[in-house]
Amino acid sequence: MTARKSAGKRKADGPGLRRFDIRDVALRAKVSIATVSRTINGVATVDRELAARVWKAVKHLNYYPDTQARGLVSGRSRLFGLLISEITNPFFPELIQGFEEIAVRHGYDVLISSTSHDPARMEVCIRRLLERKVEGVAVMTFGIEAPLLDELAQRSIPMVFVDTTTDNPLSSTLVVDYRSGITQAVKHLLALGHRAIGFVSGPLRQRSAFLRKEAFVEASRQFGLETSLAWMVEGDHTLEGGMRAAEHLLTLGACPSAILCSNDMTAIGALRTMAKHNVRVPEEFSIVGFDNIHLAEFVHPALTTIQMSRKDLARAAFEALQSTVEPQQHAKPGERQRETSIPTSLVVRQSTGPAPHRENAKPAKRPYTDTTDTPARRPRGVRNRVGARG
Amino acid sequence: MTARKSAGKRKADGPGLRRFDIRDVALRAKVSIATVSRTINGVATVDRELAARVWKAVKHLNYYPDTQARGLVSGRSRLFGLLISEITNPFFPELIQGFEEIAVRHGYDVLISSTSHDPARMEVCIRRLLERKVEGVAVMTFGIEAPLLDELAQRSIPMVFVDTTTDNPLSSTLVVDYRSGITQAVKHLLALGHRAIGFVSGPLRQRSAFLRKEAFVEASRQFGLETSLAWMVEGDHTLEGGMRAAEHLLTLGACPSAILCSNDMTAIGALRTMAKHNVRVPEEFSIVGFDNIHLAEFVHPALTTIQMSRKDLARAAFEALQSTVEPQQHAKPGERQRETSIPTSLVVRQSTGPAPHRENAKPAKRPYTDTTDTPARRPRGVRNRVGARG
DNA sequence: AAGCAGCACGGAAACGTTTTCTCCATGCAG
DNA sequence: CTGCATGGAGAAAACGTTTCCGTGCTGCTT
Repeated sequence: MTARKSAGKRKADGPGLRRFDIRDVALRAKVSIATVSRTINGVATVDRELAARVWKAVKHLNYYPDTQARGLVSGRSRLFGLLISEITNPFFPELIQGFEEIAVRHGYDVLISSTSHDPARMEVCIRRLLERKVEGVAVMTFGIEAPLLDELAQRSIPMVFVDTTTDNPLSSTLVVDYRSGITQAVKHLLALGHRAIGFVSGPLRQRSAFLRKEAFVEASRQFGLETSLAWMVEGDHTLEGGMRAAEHLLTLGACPSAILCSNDMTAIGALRTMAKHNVRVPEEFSIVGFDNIHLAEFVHPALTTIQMSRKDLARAAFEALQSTVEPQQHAKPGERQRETSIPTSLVVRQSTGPAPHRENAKPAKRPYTDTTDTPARRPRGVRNRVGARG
Repeated sequence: MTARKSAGKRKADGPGLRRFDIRDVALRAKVSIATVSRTINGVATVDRELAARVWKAVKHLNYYPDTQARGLVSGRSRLFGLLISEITNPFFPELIQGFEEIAVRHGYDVLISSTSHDPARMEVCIRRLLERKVEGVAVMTFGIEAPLLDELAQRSIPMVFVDTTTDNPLSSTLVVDYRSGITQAVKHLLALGHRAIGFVSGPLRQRSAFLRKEAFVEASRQFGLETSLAWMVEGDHTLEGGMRAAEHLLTLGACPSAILCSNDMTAIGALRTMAKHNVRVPEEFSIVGFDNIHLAEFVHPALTTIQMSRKDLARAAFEALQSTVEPQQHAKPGERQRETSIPTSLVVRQSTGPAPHRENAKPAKRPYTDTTDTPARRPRGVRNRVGARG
């Protein structure tokens, strides 16, 4: 048995407990450090009795391995990077939580990096991920993914994207099925009698925004809807953008009786504008959002929106990375799934209702008057009643 | 000069670029690896010309050091843990962002761990932090901090808490100055003519909730306010709790004309209840929140609330940890600040207005009637007008 | 009965750094 | 001119693990 090389040379213990290392365990269990390592890593060939001794020593010393040393020799950091735009964007927290939870359950830790849409910051983020030797990166950021990602690709680091395909054999794609949710929404509005439906898109250079718009156009065509180009407004996925877009729509001669928005913040902005001009939602105007962020439930009226499960997205992202990093765990290594489909579906709340009686009735952009006969607040739970006006 | 020990034994390069290590740099710069290390770490004694050669080689090879190897020998992980309750709690994202940003700027990475109020999960979280050898932990979780933290304390890991002091010399405390913000709020309501002010607290076993209540009681006493015990309701910092609390207050014979809530979600719940019973806010009833979460701005009417800057909190937390970990950077090592005060201040929006004319006028809990003369929605920008009723 | 295969364990190398220690050169003073 | 101090650079140890390899034992086969 090898005695501790330099027991006396240890760093001063300081006030706290000394942290035990693998040699302490080996010493106590009267085995070699190799056996301790094998036991801890669940190698099957270890003798049962020895393993028992090791575990006992581990428990007694409250030993846990040093991740840094582990990673250094094994080459595995058990770390995934999660690249997002901004934590404060209400879209992300759930995504982060889902990703972190499943990662931790599988023994990984997560390094979150928010790019803040800033290329310089993005470079820093990627550098950090590289230095920490992440084993994979989930790129959940919206912005255009600069050639910075090449750095990762060249280092053979697996990646997973949303809506963006690459020819990199190590990267996977999550394909969001925008069409099903958006088709449901259009159908829903159609059933409520709407014939003129507008769309407020996101910034169209963002691929996911573009795809949402495409899905809407397709659904409209499918149902033979009149889609005036004038009713397709490009927004920017912000509340203010939604306000502006709605404002613009109200100035039109022929205005749709309902709009679908590319994300919830846009829809909430539209809601705001309608309230400002005393256009009652949903009696006079229906609004549908996209994403089903938390906030959607809390605005007034509660937002009908299209749900894209962040939990699903997170799980799919993790699994894509894991299946790349640990191919042996999965059935046929060669046939790793490179694409995963993420479903979307409509969540009906209070911001959609029957179309006003007169077809294409144009909601008046009335001046505000502070009398008591301004529109009533819509009672909770009462839905789809025809507005008194029209 | 030492030749590469085993250039041939390198791992197969695979499809990607080989990652260069410190030896490659040394070889190229024709210096020893020690000099490379010193250069990179900014040791002043390195000859200028050699340093220049090293930097050139570093740039050319796109070299960056391996954090794991670095940490293994130096004992420093350059990693801070951030322990929070739940990412999805709207209070946290800004805090996380602030903490991460300042940490990255100082060369640290952040390991975020959400406990989800679950002791078992908390144990896992702490274990993770220990295994990764974090150099410090910011404990921003609300829940009772179990003796699990002893594990960290015993390992001499610096910590920083909010509102909770310990005798651990390595831990610091952020003392939130609830009193100033809450006093401002009470003053504000007083100026608006309110004489009967209620308080919906959080769960009182949480220290920060308790302190908020205490601050309110003290402010009330200071201004000679009548504080009926009946107007002090214990909530649970959730929207539903806020709804229940408000519901309860409305059943009272003598009901306050304004309430201060221990957090914004509670206030939003109260807002909800008021809307449900057609009690107009702020004409008939004023509501003040606490925290100034993002959402506060988006509800209707926009919430008057007490701001506690998450950015400040994050910065203070980081600086507390940093000054413990790197004492040499700061003037007098022995005099490290163990407590930092975090200011709070009132943000006036639309949910507070003048008290109803009749003193102690009790808002009627009217049945809902769907007529057009139900209360008008409050126009944006028009504030503090006396309600028509009373 | 002897030889061989298999296997479980221990010894030791290796991972990529930082850091200590040693050595040499240079400069200044005696 | 010599000796010593100073300082900068290289050699090597150390960090705590995993993993490779060798060895000795066990059990089976011929």
